[in-house]
Amino acid sequence: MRIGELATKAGVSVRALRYYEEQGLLGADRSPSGQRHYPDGAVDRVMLVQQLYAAGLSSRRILDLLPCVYTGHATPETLRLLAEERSRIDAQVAGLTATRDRLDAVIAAAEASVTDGCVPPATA
Amino acid sequence: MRIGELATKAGVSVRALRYYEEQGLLGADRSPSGQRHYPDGAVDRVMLVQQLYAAGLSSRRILDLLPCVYTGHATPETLRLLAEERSRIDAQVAGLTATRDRLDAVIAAAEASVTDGCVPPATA
DNA sequence: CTAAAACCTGACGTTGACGTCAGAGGCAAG
DNA sequence: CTTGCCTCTGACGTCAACGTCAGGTTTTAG
Repeated sequence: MRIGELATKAGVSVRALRYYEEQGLLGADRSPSGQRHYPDGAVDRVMLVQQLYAAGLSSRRILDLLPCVYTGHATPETLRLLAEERSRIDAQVAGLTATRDRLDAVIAAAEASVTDGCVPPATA
Repeated sequence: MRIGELATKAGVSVRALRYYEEQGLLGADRSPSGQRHYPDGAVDRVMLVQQLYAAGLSSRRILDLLPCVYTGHATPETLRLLAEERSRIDAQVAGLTATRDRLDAVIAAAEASVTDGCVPPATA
């Protein structure tokens, strides 16, 4: 498949795919005229990359970790990086959960004040 | 207290505090010579701002939501923004949790392969 | 055959939350 | 008084993951 189709299927932009290649995250075969051609598995790979970006990993870190995600093998150093990212994500989840709970409390208080008539109705 | 002390107590940089003021997130009294002076409550306020930044809110959004976090009151529009951020954070937590689980699986596989002797010991 | 759509490389633009530097005051201690 | 630390404003620098534009080639639909 060519780059446009991959972009659509993976839900990213064409520019993003070229950027991933530039970062070494996504290889591509080239047709004689130079157009990129991807196997079907590229869709999953791109979505995995997206997932890792969303989790706050940098291109460089993803580059380090992608191989072992596929092979299941890792050097001790890579294993350390894996554990580091895992615990970072864990901490982030804890922080986000606390923030969410705080927003919940604010929402509850605000809704109560609306119910109490503290805010004039929009129809006024 | 002056800006340096607040920065230390809140765990942020002096530059960040000036930036918050620039964004309207943090007021300050001024001494006759122009130096900023903060009340004790500013520490909590700064930490709250930090927490919201960490949850992915922009300066603008924090500016919109900070008043109602303190007053417990909100217009219907602000309430909508609150709910929007809450659900966004919820989705982010879900995504992060999935990613963490994936990393756990990778770590388990990698540790198993190390245990199996697939990776030469560092002492080699 | 031709026009549209998709693709190519290269390179500058964007955004947000600050970092950092320059140059000029202000403030308690000795 | 002056030494040294803190603070001020103003302004440019940073970094990462792309967005966007320019100018040209390739593929596809009719």
